[in-house]
Amino acid sequence: MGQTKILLADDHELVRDGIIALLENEENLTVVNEAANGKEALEIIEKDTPDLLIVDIRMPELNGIEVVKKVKKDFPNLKTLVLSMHDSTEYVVQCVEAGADGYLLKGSSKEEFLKAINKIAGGGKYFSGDISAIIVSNFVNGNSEKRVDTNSQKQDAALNILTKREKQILELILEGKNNQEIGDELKISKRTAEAHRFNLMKKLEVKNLMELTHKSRELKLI
Amino acid sequence: MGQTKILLADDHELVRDGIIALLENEENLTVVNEAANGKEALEIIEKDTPDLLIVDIRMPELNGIEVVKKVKKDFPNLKTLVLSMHDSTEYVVQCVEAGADGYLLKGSSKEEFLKAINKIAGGGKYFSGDISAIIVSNFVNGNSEKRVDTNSQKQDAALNILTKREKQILELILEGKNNQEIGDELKISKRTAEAHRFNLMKKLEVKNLMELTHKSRELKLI
DNA sequence: ATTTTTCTAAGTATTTATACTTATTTTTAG
DNA sequence: CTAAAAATAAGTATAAATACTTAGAAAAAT
Repeated sequence: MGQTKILLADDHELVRDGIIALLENEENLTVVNEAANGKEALEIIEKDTPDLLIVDIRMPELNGIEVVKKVKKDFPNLKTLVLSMHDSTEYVVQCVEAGADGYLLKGSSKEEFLKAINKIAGGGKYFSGDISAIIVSNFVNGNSEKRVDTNSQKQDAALNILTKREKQILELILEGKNNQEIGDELKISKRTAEAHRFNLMKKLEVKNLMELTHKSRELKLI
Repeated sequence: MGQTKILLADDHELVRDGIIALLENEENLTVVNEAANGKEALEIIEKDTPDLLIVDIRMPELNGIEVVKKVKKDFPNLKTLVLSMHDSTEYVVQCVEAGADGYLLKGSSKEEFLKAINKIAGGGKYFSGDISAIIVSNFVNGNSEKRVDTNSQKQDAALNILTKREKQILELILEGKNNQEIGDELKISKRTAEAHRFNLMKKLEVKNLMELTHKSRELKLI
């Protein structure tokens, strides 16, 4: 078989450069292009038609899971390997449902990384060690991508962009205000403030205040 | 001049592998060892005596800034380059005060990375683009590591106020951990973590997480 | 050797946040 | 003008944090 054309999508340039250097020695693999966010990745896919997409979950504009979903719908021949560089196991189930062919944690070694790429390029699937356990406990049988539990109606966060109101609420959250105080300040109910908080945290894929502060700085939302 | 012996400290194995691959082509540089956390880094430094430490800020056990501080105290000849792989500019001032010889953001390219390494290995300093602006606005003159603003007295006070355990718990709080997770990590009950949290917040006179982050940065506790 | 501090942790009550779902109204864009 | 997106807000259940108090061990300081 010929060369596997890889598209690398990650917002960390240094990480991308590192991975490219890592793959340079592999003669059957070529990184044909790079993307710094999800939107860019989709644009490149259309014109470069790579064989394999290596994609980080957390990216601005459009996150890795959404990219995988779109890829599997519009380019079913393109294989996808998801890298969870920042988190542990929380997104596994979502990735499998999105149709990812593989999932690697940040803790993976170069060897495992190469093994995963080659397996996926050859039409297989690869999920690193502890990931498999999560998958089998979340899916019935080996037959299809049907989930056991209920959360299938997840909000379509197609565009990971905060609305005006959400940004306003984010600012107040970062000032240390609670939902009641935010509600008072904006003359909305505490419950509305709660809803906005919930939605914006989901959009930014953070699960607590500290992650929210870091993410906000990262995205220069503040 | 001979080869520069590099120690690479980052908790992401894949990132380490990538960086190693990136430096493999450089004949004047060798990565002699790797560390997955701050403690490990310090242990390796003692026995391997590298010339340059490339260190990520966020690491378990001991964070990058603390490692730099200890290095500058105990091994003043060892150069240090801090990589801020996850965050933007928040820790810059702390790094400079800790004595770091360079600071690179996640957005840096391979070229900038190599430039930084070579400059620092040659006895220089390197701070990427926008970082310099932050530094000059925080330090007077080019002469020494003296800070412009006034909060120099506060640091000791607060450091004296918080006990060792409380500082430990503060760090975990600032990593976004909840009481249960802190309890698990330190092998104490969730209720004890709660108690420590309560006490330290009282001592620092803050009433929520955001005030706590601000106060912690102000007092340079982190 | 003994005070004092720190660390541990449970009790209790109250408040706040999380994790959703549903649903109406308002705004905006095609 | 109409469909889609955003803003509003309540329901429900669960989890976590807050605000204390008390109190026994372990460690540190005198």
